[in-house]
Amino acid sequence: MPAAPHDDIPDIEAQPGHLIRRLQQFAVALFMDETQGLDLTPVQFAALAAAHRQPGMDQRTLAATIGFDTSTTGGVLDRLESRGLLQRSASPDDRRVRLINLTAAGVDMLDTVTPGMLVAQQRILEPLPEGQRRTFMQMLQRLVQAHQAGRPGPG
Amino acid sequence: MPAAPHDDIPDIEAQPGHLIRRLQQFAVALFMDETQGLDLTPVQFAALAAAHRQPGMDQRTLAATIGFDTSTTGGVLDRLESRGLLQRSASPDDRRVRLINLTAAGVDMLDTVTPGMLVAQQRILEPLPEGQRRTFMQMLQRLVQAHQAGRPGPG
DNA sequence: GGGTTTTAATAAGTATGCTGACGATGAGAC
DNA sequence: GTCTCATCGTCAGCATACTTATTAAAACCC
Repeated sequence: MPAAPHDDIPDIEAQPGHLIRRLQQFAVALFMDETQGLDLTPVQFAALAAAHRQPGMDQRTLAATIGFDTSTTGGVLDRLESRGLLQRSASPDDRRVRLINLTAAGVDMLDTVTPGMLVAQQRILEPLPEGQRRTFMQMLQRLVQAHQAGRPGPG
Repeated sequence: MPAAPHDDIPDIEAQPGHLIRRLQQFAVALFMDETQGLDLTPVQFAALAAAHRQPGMDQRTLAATIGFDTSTTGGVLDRLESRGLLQRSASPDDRRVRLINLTAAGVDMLDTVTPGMLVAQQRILEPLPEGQRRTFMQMLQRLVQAHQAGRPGPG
């Protein structure tokens, strides 16, 4: 196979997938920067916030809420539970199901982290002129909603 | 049910970080869908494409090009090298440095994967009205460039 | 009411992504 | 020439993320 390198290989930097990946990396870094010392990842925050908003969810529902598969979610909940931020209790109705509830420490953590989280969210969009930020958010929401509708779950 | 949470905790779904993460997940899924059977991840494609565009790069430069730390990049290159898609050779000038070059099989792989990759990129933006896609891309590029300028590396 | 099918959660395996530590090497100071 | 410091790559460790397989339990089917 000679495979002459025809230069029809497009520039990575111009591809939406690559830019989205890079932006996600910066978003995580900004979150970690603004919540330094609290030892909570964006994913862990999402899990806590979801559990707070809707107490008593089973793991599958929680996974769907934050957009992960059940396997990843199980690991995230393991770590949060081992730190005493939430509890898993067996459902009285279905012994397969484990219900998620925040502990008082979990609620405290959420309250403590939230201000930094919000600052990080601002910083993510900060490079855009103020008038464009809302537009960008609307586009993001539209894209996520459409892709989510097209596919039942992330798995 | 009751489930009345104190609503000082903002909705995750409205935060840019969460939406970016979700969109990235869909972008990966679309890439894998369109390149099914070729066993190449988006990151591996990025590494191949970068190595193709600029032959003889050292690992650190390549890592910076695709936006990863050297540790992650080393693992990616391990897998690509073990599949015979690229070569690592010692630099004659500096024995610490290992230079990256694609093999013929690597170039072939790049050519084979590229059409599906491009379709995936289209599908990522497809939910947006056609007139908005260019705007979204410009915003993405602006955000990534600004964040990159603000921080030396991804780490 | 026994057999099949679904479903919830976990386990195993692979691949990102990061930090921090480390060994080998190169470069500059003197 | 040697000492110090910086740099390249790797390793170890942690935390996402995915798929597939497995186990237990519920739901269904007749």
